[in-house]
Amino acid sequence: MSVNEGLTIGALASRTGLAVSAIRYYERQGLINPWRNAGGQRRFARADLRRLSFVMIAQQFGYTLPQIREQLDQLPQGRTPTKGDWTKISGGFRESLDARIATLTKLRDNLDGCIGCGCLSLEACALYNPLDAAACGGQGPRYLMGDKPMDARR
Amino acid sequence: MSVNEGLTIGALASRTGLAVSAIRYYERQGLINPWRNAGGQRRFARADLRRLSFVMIAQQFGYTLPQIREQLDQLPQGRTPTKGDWTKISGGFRESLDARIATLTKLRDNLDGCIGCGCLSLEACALYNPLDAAACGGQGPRYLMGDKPMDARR
DNA sequence: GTAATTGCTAAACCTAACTTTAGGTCAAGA
DNA sequence: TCTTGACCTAAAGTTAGGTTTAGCAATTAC
Repeated sequence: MSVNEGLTIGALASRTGLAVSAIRYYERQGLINPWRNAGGQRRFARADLRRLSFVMIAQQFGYTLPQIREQLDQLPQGRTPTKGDWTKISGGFRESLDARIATLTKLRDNLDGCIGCGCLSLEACALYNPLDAAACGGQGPRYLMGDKPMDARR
Repeated sequence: MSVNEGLTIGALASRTGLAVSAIRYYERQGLINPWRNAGGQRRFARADLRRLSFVMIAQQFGYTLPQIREQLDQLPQGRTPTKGDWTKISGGFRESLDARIATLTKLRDNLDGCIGCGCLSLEACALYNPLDAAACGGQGPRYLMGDKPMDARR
């Protein structure tokens, strides 16, 4: 197997840990673009290992396959992406990480208050809209969820 | 409509923002247990508002419905849960939040290194196993992903 | 009392992200 | 050469978390 014939789908699968069927699926979704050998079998560039790695990481970050495809489409066409190319599109990861960390931190700090307070059922509560990250426990209707004074139980 | 007849499914839906069909689905999944009136219609306790709120929040935290059910099953049976009961099971949220924040912070701090380094394709990399949060860029195979020296391209 | 609204069930449908199956082809080693 | 394992396609199946549809019953408003 000469060095320049490309990787088989099985080789790619065992190196990435992905299932062969998943790689074929990713091709159908336009995430990866192998060529075919004379017999019609897929052959992959070594750079596709990094491409698939990116897909796996992005999925863990909560991106959908179409969103990941958009990111990958920003890589240079025709030449193998350099580390610089990859670092550039990883910038989006950093930003979403920063945002998610900030959101989760706010949620944690508000959690005990929110879980017990009347606003738990409101769409304005931070726990419902983590991306808005509004503060919990302010004004607004707080007499829902069984705490209404007219409900004399308990 | 007397105060002690319970809420209709429509009332519950409009107060929680959930679809009626979703509430019925949650009942089938055992997340909520309404009784039936004489005509066979569902009637819900006021405490179910909080129960559904908990479900919605837990979903945003990434819990599956069976996992949420497990949590809810820890609430006292037969009596309306108090704020203390709710606070107790919200402790699990706090812990997962703490863990997730720590993980994401580590990922962020390692991101630039990981995205470019050879370990990007390895299962040992922190980016693949956020729950393990192993550090990236240490020893281990780092010649995958097209960076193998024998591959003279670029 | 009657019409409009709300509720009921069962079953089918939906999306994302894959996997499995069926039936056949290609490639590599002895 | 021959055999075995890897590969091919198309189509159907899978899981989670619901929604939609159809046909009918109960409740509420006037």
